[in-house]
Amino acid sequence: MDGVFKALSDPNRREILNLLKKKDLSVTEIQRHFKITGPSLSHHLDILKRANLVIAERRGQFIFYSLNISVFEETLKMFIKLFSK
Amino acid sequence: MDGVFKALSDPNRREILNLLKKKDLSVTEIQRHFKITGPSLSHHLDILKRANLVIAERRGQFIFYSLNISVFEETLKMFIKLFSK
DNA sequence: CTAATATTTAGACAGTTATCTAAATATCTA
DNA sequence: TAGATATTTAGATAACTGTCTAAATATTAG
Repeated sequence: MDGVFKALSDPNRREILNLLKKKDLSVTEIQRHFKITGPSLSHHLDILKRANLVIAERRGQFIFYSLNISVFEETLKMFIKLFSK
Repeated sequence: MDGVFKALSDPNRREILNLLKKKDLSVTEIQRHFKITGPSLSHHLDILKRANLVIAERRGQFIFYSLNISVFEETLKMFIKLFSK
């Protein structure tokens, strides 16, 4: 679970998750919302992927990213547990 | 809110929060559970303090740390919002 | 097949973080 | 007050992170 908190500790990555709430997006589409380069974005997506917070899936020409809701639920439970006595 | 996720991204700090769930503890008492030096622990406590996740209060000879529940609630809300469409 | 577009990988670099030792500050006890 | 205990501050260092440019890989279109 370490990776999840690490992944959430960067504002760009939280914003990516926020964008993906509305709908799945390709890297290029995500990129429009940021001023960082492609490789930097790719790096952030990799961290989110490894934390299992997002899922990447190629659809023809593009790779679409989407939220991994099930991991969110687990993380939420973990988070609540972290504070409840 | 950036500081909260950063604070939570370290396993030692999460363990400190976990210890404080049971009861308030002095630095020396917290230290018993870790193999890091005093200054390192002090550094972690400072980060938790600045994220408002804990409160420090001197009681005579010792400084006791306790969970700041209200900030936990805010953070939990933020966390849920981060994922709910 | 070649060129164009989409995305990732490799390698470098500056800034941040976790850790340490040594020293400073604060409080208590004798 | 002097010495012991509790905690923090200062300064150093190695590892990690976010960013970049250049190059590699994958897919589509002509």
